[in-house]
Amino acid sequence: MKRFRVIFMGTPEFSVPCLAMLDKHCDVIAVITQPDKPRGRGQKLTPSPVKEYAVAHDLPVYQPAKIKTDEFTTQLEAMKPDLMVVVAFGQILSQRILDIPPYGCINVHASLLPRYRGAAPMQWCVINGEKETGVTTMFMDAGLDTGDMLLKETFPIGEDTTLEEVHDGLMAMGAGVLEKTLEELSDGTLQRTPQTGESNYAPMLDKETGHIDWQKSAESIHNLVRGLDSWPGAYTFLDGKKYKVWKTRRTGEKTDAEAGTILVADKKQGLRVAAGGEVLEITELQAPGKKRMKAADYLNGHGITLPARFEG
RNA sequence: CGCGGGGUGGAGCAGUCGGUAGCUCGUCGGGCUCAUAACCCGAAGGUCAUAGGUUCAAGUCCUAUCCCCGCAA
Repeated sequence: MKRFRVIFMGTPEFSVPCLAMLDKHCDVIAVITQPDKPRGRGQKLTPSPVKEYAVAHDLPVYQPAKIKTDEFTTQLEAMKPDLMVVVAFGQILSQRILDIPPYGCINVHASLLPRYRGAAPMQWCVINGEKETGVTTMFMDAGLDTGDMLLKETFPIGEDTTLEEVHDGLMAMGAGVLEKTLEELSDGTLQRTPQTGESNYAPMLDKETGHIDWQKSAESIHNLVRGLDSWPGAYTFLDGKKYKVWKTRRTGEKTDAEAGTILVADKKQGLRVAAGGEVLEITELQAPGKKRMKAADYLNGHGITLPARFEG
């Protein structure tokens, strides 16, 4: 592969393997990532995973609050990159920036485009019960994930696959697809395919996304739970307190009980809830201030006196 | 110093007004049973996060520190 002069843009852990791959095969002349932000308890200023990697490997880091300013754009131009690679960066690039590198701007996106464009493709794929997803590389254009596609690789989603599993799988896959894309770019064999067919968007998750509505089908609740595992988690309320629901199991049994009703709270039979006419078993949950734990463990020390009902 | 909850045998919890620790599950041994994740009997296992302090006496009060979790980001 040609040893491109690359500017890399990315922020979360997902981006790191791609950066590592570039660091190995190309000259990474700049790493652009989001500014350090107050995170976690105590609001400590925390650098992004990409920044941590860059610092550890002596790559120059830039953290503009807004990348689209004239000033920063001029800086980027002055770097004279061959190529820019963007992986989950978190800011939109201007056309002027996109025009800088002669080889173009390549983006690694965690879905099978044109499906699930946008910020949270992996989450929404699981939440919507998709059977497969994948990684797509593309040449960026001014739209949001609308550029011509380059290479694509698929990843299966099982009945109980969690977001975390999809995330980790696609993260590893992403670096490989990117590498292959750059090799073809280098060889001049890279084919670009316009995005046609049905498209949709996967917007950023907001706080309410994880709020379980027990009126919905057991299937959709199960998908929501695993789609938000391990972050931020689906939740419900019992007795005014917020409980996170981490793992569920569909029993397939029918019930006439009101949505959210706790039908069984027993160490042996588990924690069973009425969800959209079906009995859904909660197998792992998290009480306020506690760690996530098996439902059996929770019931061991707490017990729930019936009748009880999870509030929507 | 953003707000709040918590650290007690392998797990989940209790411990009131300070008096050397208890429950459920699990584990191990034995019994019952055609059999069992069921039931019965018994056993092992804890410096009560750490360091100081108050006290005749601290899991229980005071101070500091570490770690975990929720909110918030």
